[in-house]
This record gives sequence, C-alpha cells and structure tokens, in this order.
Amino acid sequence: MNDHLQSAPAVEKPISAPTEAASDTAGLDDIPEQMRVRRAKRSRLLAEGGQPYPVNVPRNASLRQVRERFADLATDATSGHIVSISGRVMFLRTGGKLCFATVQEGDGTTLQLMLSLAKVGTEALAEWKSQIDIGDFVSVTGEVISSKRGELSVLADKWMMAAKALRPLPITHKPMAEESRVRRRYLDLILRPAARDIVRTRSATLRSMRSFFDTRDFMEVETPMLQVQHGGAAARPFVTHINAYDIDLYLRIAPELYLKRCMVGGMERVFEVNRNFRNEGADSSHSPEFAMLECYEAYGDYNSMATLTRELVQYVARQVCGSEVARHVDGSEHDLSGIWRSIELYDAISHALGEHVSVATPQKTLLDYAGKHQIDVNPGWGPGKIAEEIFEKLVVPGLLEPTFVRDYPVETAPLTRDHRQQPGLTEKWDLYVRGFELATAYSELVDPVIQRERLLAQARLSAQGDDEAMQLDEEFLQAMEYAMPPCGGMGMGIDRLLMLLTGLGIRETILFPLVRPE
RNA sequence: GGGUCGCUAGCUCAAUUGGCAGAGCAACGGACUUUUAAUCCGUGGGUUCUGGGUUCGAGUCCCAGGCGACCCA
Repeated sequence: MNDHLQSAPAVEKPISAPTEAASDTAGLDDIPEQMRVRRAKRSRLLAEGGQPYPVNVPRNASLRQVRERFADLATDATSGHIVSISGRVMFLRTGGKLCFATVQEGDGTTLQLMLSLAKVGTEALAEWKSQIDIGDFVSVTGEVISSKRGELSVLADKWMMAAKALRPLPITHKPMAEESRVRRRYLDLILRPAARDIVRTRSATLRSMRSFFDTRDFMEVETPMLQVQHGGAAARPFVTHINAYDIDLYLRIAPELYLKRCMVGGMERVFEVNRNFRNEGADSSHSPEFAMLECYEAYGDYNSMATLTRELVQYVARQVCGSEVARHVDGSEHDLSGIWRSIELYDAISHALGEHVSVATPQKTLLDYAGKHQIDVNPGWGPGKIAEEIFEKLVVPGLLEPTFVRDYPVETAPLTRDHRQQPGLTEKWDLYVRGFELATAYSELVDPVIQRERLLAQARLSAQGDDEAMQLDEEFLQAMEYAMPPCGGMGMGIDRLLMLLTGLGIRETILFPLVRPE
C-alpha cells in the first residue's frame, strides 16, 4: 500500500518538472483559443527541454547596429558576417522551405529574419513554424545578407525563443481604439512609432530643462509630496493617512511652501521637477496628477522670471525640436522665438468688455458684465475672482502666441508681493500659449507679517467651506519669520509644455494617464 | 451636473423592419525557397458591457446600472 503511494507520483512526472507546466493545462477551456494555443506552445517547449523564458540569449548586435553597418549591402548579396540579434516578432511570412519574419527592437528599428530549410534543416524549421507566434521575442544567429528583393536580413543558422508571448498582439495595420491605447499603453508603444516618439520627447524635455538650470547654477531639490498641510496653490487635495502617526496627510498640490523654506535656508537658486496632485476634474485637458516645474531665484522678481522662463522654453525647444519653432504632429508650426508679448490683466479685460475695468471696479459691476456675456460666476466670489473668470472666458482662448499676462489682484494671489506701483495688484504673471496657461510667476511675498494676514484670510475662507482655500501653515510662517531674501519664483506645467512642443492632448503626453478601472 | 453617441470574435469593425451573429486581419490544418498587411485551399473561434423587462423570438425595443467618446454648463 505504502509502496504504491510513494511510487505513483514518480511515474506520472519527474520531480524536477516545472509546476507551471501542470497548472497550464488546468482551466484552459475558459480562455480564448489563441491564448490557449500559445500556452500549449510554452508547455511543449518546456516539455521538450527548451526554455520559453531563458535568462540569456545570444545577442552581439542591436538591429540598429546591423542596419547601420550593412546599409550598403547590395541586393541579393551576402556579407560573410555572422551576428546574433534579438527582437520581437512583428510579422511572420511562413513558406514551405523558406520562412521570413520581421523583428523589432526598442527604438522601433526592424530587421528581417530568414530561415531556410537548407541552412537550419528540417527539424529546426518545423520547430520555428510550430513554436513562433507574432509577439514572441526570438534570438537568431546567422549571416547578414540581402534578400532577392533587397531587404537586409539575417539568414539564420540557428534560433531560439527569447520570450514567449502568451497573448496575441493587436493587428498592426489598423489603429487601436483610443481607449485601448491609453489603457494598454505598452501595446501602443509596441505598435505605434508616434507613441514611442512622445516618450522620447518627454525624456528629452526633462533632460534639457535640467541642463538649462544646471548651466545657470540652479540646484535640483526634492521636497515632500506627502504633506501634513497642503498649500502653495488653490486646489482640492487628495487625502491619505499615515498609520504610524495616525493622522491624515495630503498629497501635495504644489511644492511652493517647501521650496521657499529652501530659500530661507540660503539655497539661492533651486528648482524641483515632480508630480502634483489635485483632486479635481479628470478629462482630456486635466489630469489629477501632473508634472510640474518650480524654480526660485533669490534677488529675482517677476520680470527676471519672465526672461528666465522665455529663455527656458526657447532652450528646450531648440534642444527637443531643433528649433525655436515647434513643429506639431499635425504639421503646423508654432513659433516660440523672439521676445514675447506682455499685457496687463485689467487692460485685457477692459479691451474684451469694451468697458474700463480695474482692480477698483466694484463686484456688482463685474457681476453685471459677466451676466451680459453669459459667463457663469458665483455671486459670492470677490471682484478679483470674477474679473479673472471674465478674463479666462473672453480673452484666454485668443491667446495663441506666447503672452505674459501681468498684475493680478491681491485677492487671488495670497503668496505674491504687492505691486511696487499699483495698489491692489500684485506682481504676478501668467504665461498663456495656444489658449492655455503654461506657467505662472511672482515676485514672491517675503514679508512674514503680511503673509500671515493673507493666510489667515485664506483659513477663514476654508472654514467657510471653500475647499480650495489654503490652510494656515504655521511652520511655513515661522520659517518666513527668519527672513527670506527678495525672490522671484516660477511654476510651469510640464505636461502642458509637452503639449506646446508637440501639439498633442494631455492624455497623449502622459504615458499612463489615470483611467477608471474597467 | 445635463445632452448625444458608442460598447459585438484576440484586434478593427458589419449585422436591413425584432427573424439562423458576420467580415478582414490574427489563430488552427494543408500547399508554397524570396516574402514585405504575401498568396491559395480548408477549419475552428461569441456571456453581443451587466442586470431586469416586453415578445413566439432581442445585438436590435423598454428600464436600471457600468465604462468610454464628444458637446454643453
């Protein structure tokens, strides 16, 4: 009896057999045919002593290197050079005694593989036909040749699986549906060169921003993204919880208050590139998490930040687009060169309304103007907020060329220094391009007494239920009381900069935008 | 928040008035030693987003819900 029990399993299967092979066959009826087929191929490869996912495969050249080195190989010629290459199979053209495949590597470079009966023999060719699917990674070793049609190819002496794909790739000659592209970006990246280009452009943009700041002696710092209090902007935060302290924390809406602590601490030129989180709308132009640049410069002001910002954008454009004229995906061009236009907020509003409006214009008058232009405003808003709303609706859509809009009301800029000449205004500008806000900058408010009054006013708004108002950050105020040097600060949306450089929508510039679970 | 449209095979999409759920590519079997989205012959593949309802009969009509796109606010 005991003998039976002990010997039975050994007969069925050696103990070293991978357990996955067994689990593979369970529940196969539940999955689509093509996945079933691919899993069976994986199992069979294992059963035959092969490896569907080997740790290493022969590879001594990239596809790009082969293409570059043998660019001049004549049609139907042989090179005499043996290479080992690897890539993902994108096309299969399987014949009786001669098989073709196209493999692709990371940058989108493709190369043709050829397997002939004469070279690899009956068995290896049959194995190729039965094992390889579109989407698999393969390694092939063979001579670099040119086919009779002039296609640069590697004529295989031998091949092996590099990584088996268990799911079929979407078809390559019809575009994926927009939603599929966003939800499964990795497929988008495999199939669509433009998708890979965006990733490269984004990387190049960040690299060039960092190099710009580096040449100007700015230091990159990293400040908290988990914050005890949120501040530095008017926005609803995400709330989370830290178990160790048993208190709620906020995901930051802006790095501003910590970067200013850096300024107090004597770091005279700092910048930070990272994510902010705002618990607001999520649509084709707003992402709940977005990449942001902020920089601060001691002894600067909003004028010096305007120059810095223009030079930054032009520098990035030169580095990324090769020119200060950005060429968009639709073929249109966007000129970012030269000195940019500068207008004053209330002048722009007055011009749009055909009525003189200033920071002194009463709230009731502004409400009337808003009503006349069918602009939906909250009657509880202050005059500054209403004026900005009118501006956003009537003026912003027409701001296509880069335009600095200057001198905002104190009411909506609690972290900004009062205007040195015009009472009631602050030294703040917003930079608009192509109808959206790209950046904002201030002559920073450094008077801790005024700053405390402003934040107390915000706290009162917050208590009255304005969940976008800032909280009173006592530690920030305490830092300010040690004195911060005169300072200019600027913030820029990096996703929006990408939109400006490429002409794409925000969901295209973000690799993995948040999507509701299916 | 309101309105409109959409959701069907692995992917992209059809399906007439409510009447056997289809095509291309992909897959499977076969032929092919120069293919480029190969070609030819054959075969399989469906919880029609989910749950109710009407009906002899629902992908289709009605109700509720889910997800998405666009427009408006």
